Formats: sequence, C-alpha cells, structure tokens
Amino acid sequence: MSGKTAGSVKAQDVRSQETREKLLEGALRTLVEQGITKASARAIATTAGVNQALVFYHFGSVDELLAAACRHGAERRVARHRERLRSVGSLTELLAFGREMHEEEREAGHVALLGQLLAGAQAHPLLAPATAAGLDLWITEIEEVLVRVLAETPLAEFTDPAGLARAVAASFVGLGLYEGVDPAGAESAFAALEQLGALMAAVEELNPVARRAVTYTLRRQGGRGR
Amino acid sequence: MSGKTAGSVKAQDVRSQETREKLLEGALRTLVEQGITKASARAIATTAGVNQALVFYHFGSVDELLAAACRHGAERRVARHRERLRSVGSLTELLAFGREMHEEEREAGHVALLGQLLAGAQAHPLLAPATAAGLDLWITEIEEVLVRVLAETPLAEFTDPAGLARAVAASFVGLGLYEGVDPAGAESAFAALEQLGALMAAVEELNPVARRAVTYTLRRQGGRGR
DNA sequence: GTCTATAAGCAGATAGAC
DNA sequence: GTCTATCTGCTTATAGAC
Repeated sequence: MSGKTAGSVKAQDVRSQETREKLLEGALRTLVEQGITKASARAIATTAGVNQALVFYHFGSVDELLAAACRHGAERRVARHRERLRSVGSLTELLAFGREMHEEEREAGHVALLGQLLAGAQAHPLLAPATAAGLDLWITEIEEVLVRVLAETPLAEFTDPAGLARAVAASFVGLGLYEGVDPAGAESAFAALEQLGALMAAVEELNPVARRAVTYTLRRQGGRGR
Repeated sequence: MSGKTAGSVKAQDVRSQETREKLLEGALRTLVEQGITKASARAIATTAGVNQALVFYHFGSVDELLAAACRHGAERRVARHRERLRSVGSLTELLAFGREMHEEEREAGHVALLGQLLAGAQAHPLLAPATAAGLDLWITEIEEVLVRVLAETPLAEFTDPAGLARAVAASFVGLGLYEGVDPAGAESAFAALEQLGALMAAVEELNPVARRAVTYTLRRQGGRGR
C-alpha cells in the first residue's frame, strides 16, 4: 500500500508470516507432545523457537493461538485426505481407507490433538467454537462420503449420514485418547469397529431375496429408533 | 490398636476419612465443572471446602488425588448401573438401557469427566494407569453384557465382544467431549448410533431363511476384517 | 489432622528499548 | 516485528504452630 521502500516492507511482512506459522506449528506440536495442561505461552514459544512475547503480539492470548492452531491444523489435515476420500465408492472401500487414514493420523498425533482441544474447550468458551469448527471440517468430509456409499445400500433409508458422521468423528477422537492410556486395548477396539463396518458392508452383497427380508424387517421396526 | 483413649482416636480417624472423601468428591466436581486445566490443588480444595494443604497431606500430589478420584468415581458410577445391566437380555433391551444410562451419566457429567482425565493422562504417566483402570471398570461391565446379548444372534461369530466393549466405551467418551462443544451435533450422533444398534438388533428378528443368507454372506467374506 | 504462612517457580500479559 | 525486563497473580509444595 504505502510507507518505506517496497523491499523492506515486504521482507518484514514475510518474516511476520513466518513467525505466525512457527507459532501455529509450535502450538500443535506442544499440544501433541505435552498435552493441553502444559500448553503455555512459554512452552509453545520454546517449541516454535520464537520469543514468548510474540504469542501475544500475533494472537492476543494463548487461547486465541490454540483456537487458530486448531483451525489451521484441521484444514491442513483434512485437505491431505480430501482427494482420496472423493474417490471412495463403496462401504468396503471406505473401511479400507479408514484404516489407512487412521494409521497416518495416529502417527501425526492429530486425533489425540483434537481430544486435547476438546477437553480444554469444555470449560473454555473461546476454544469451544474453534474446536467445533475444526471437527466440522472432518465431519463434512465424512458425511459426504457416507451419503455416497450408503446410497447404494438398503441401509440408506434407515441411517442418518449427518448424525453418523458426527458419531464417527467423535468416536475416533475418543479412541485416539484411549490409545494414549491403553494402546493394545485401542487396537482391539479399532479392529472390532472395522468388523462391525464389514458387517454393514455385507448387506451390500446379500442376494436379492435376503436383501428384501432385511429391508422388510428394518421397516417393520423402523419407528422405534426415532 | 493403641495410643489415647479409643474415643478420641476414632473421632480423628473419622474426620480424616471425611476429609479424604470431601477431597475426592471435590476433585470430581472440579474436573466436571472447570476441566482438567483448572483442576489445581487450590481449586479442588475450595470446591471440597477444605484447606489446600490437606491435598498434599492426604494424597501427596495433585496428580495422585486425581488418580484416586478417577478410581473412586468410576467405581461408584459403575456400581450404580451394575444390577440393571445384569438384567439386560437382548440387544434391543441393551439399546434402551444405553440411552437411559447415557442421560443419567451426562447429567452427572461423568462421561466428559473421563474425557478430561484421558486428555490429562496423555502427557502424564501417573494419570494414565489410573484412567485406564477407571475405564476398564466400564469396559468389563459392557463386555459382559455384550457377550450375553450377542450370543443369541448370528452376529456372535463375527464380533469380538472385548474389542467392541472398548470401542463403545471410548466412543462414549468422545461423544461426551463432543457434547461440550456442540450439544445438538452430539445428540444427532447419539441418535445415529442408536439407529445403527437397532439395525443390528433387527438381525435378531429376521426370518430363518434371510438369517441364513446373512450368515452365509458374512462367512464368505469373514476373512477380510481380521 | 488441620491450620497459617511462606518459599520458589511458572503462568499470562504488558512496557519500552531496539 | 522482535526483543528484554518486569508486573501480577496463581501454582505446587513444605515448615511449623495449634
């Protein structure tokens, strides 16, 4: 816009953006490695390799930094899987992909990270909407895929993709947290869920007669669930 | 055993136990109302209505108090539902009971509480085993019921009750945390899970021919899940 | 066992030099 | 924009009176 030479202004601007970026990454790493209880301005600044006062210069408060980091992290993570998710065409495919994605996210610690933020958000009004927004990015993707793959199934008329997507997202967060205190238990839980998914996928493969029987039974007691 | 008059010794002993109890309850209430990030010795002592120094006298450290509170709370909560759970005989009954229990626990804030502890446990080695133990109390109960109700179902041979129980417990924790940032979303998620459960329950009610078809299809691709 | 007082350190946040 | 220095208040934890 105006001011000093274009060169110096731009250089400062670039450095400022770099600092913001470092702080966002530092916040995420601190959350993953030390948890929400240790995620102080000082700890984050140290992980980020920048001065502690810059947390407040750039974000105003620790909570606002955490909120921004949540959005930032979720966006990057979701974008990473978006294309692949778009190519999923069946429940069975979705399950295979889910396992793969879960491994990747677990390694990055991103699932437990959402758990940390969710826990922190309970008492903290500022974090709550940011965390909800971060989760919603995942939920939106999951829901879209569910609509697509459930459409080819007799289950379509008995399931609510919006609610199911939320259930899946929340469950994954719970499993991510559980993993931290009992890795073997979490593994068996994930395997059981996969089995359950395979069970649903099996309905896709039923012969027409059995399929109609399933549909009929479901319809007959459809009123109960809701 | 020995010492002063029996009367005074007992009186002190009783008061000491009362203090311990107050601190345990105070820790739970603080966790529910303010979250793990605000659960300091001072905050807990204030909620408990006792002196702050007593936290360290009775439990040594804040973390040990939290660990003890976790076991304490989980035991009380699980005991509360045990008899009723024992009387559950079918998947459909289990679903109805699950809804009821969930309402009760939500009101008490106990589900989100486990989430708080689980989040705190990630970075903290002392809390991890205590939280795992608290969760295990729930898992054991759930598993027992699952074994019982799944036995009467063609699903028995395709599901792993131990893993499933862990998945259910972890998912509930995730949903409890999610509820804090998006109550409406959590409600729809829970409804969707209930629908999913009703779907599984429907298999119980299939006519014999369809039932055999389902069993057959599941067996055919049974190797895939695990 | 319970209390007050206090030590020692870490938290969020700001002022002002550069 | 970034740094150092600092204020204020809260944290865990302990010493010692009662």
